[in-house]
Amino acid sequence: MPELPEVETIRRSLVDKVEGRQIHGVEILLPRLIKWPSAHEFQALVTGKTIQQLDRKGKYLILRLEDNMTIVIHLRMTGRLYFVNSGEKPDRFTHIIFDLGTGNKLFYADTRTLGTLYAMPESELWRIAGLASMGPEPLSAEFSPAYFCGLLSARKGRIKALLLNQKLIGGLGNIYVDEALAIAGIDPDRLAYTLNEEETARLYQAVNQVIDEGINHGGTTFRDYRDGTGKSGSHQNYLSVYGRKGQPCKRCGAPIERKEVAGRGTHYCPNCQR
DNA sequence: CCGTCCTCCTGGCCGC
DNA sequence: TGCGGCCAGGAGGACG
Repeated sequence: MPELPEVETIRRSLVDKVEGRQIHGVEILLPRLIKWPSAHEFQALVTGKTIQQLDRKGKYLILRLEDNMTIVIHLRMTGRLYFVNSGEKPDRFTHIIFDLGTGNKLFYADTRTLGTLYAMPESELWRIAGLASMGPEPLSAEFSPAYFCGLLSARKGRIKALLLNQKLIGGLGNIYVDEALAIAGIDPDRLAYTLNEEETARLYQAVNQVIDEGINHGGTTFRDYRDGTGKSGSHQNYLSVYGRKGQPCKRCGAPIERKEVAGRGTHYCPNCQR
C-alpha cells in the first residue's frame, strides 16, 4: 500500500528518467481509471507534451507538463508506476501505457484497479478534492508541534482515525500510523483529546520518525509495492507491529495483537501501548 | 460540522 | 485438490 514514503521513493526513482521526456502517446486499456476528464480527452490533453517536473503531494504523484498541463496519479492500494525499456511486454494488470519515445515507456499497472488518474491544467487542480484539501505533511515546516497539538485537543475521535485523516495530516496510511503509535507507546483506541502533553510530544516525534525512516529505507514492500524501476523497499524489515500479529514485541516480548480501530486492521502491543 | 459505515476491486489465503 | 468466503485499505459518499 503506497503511503508517503513509497510514493516519494517512486518519485525519486523516476525523476531523472522522465523529466525532459515527451509523451508521444498514451494507450488506455482500462478507461474507468481516468477520473477526469474522459479517457479520450485525457489522451488529447497530454499527447505531445513534455514532462517538465515530477512532484509529489501526500500520496499523489503530479507530473507537470509544458503549457501548465498536469497529470495527477493516486496509486491507492495496488497501483504501480514504472519505467520500462524497449521490448518489455505489459502484463494483464498493465492498464495505461505512456510512450516516451526511443522505446521507453511508463507503465501504470494495478491489480485491484482502485487507482485514479487525472489530467487538467494546473489552475484546475482544485477539482481533485483530496489534493486540494490535504493537510500538511510530516517533516514539513507547516506540520509544527503547535499545529499537531491543536489538532489533538480539538478532536473527539480516536487518535488512529485522526492520523489517517488526509485533511489533517497528508501522507500517512495504515502501516505508518500503526508504527508511529507503537513507537510512541499509545493505544490506537485512545481518544485524541485525552493525550497529555508528553504523549502528544512523543507521538509528534514518532510520526516524523516513521516517515523519515520509511523514505530512507525506500518504502515498505509487503505485497505489491515496488519503486519506479521495480525495486523493493526494505522498511518491512524494521517494522515494530504492522503485520507482526503473534510475534513478540521487540521492546517487551509480549505477542503483538490485532484489532479493528476506526474500521481498519490495527496492529499493536497490548503491553507497551496505553 | 463531525464521525461512522459502506463501497469500490481482485489476488491470496484459509478451512472444509 | 477444489472451491466458497473472507480479507487487504485509501478515499469519497451516504447517513445520522
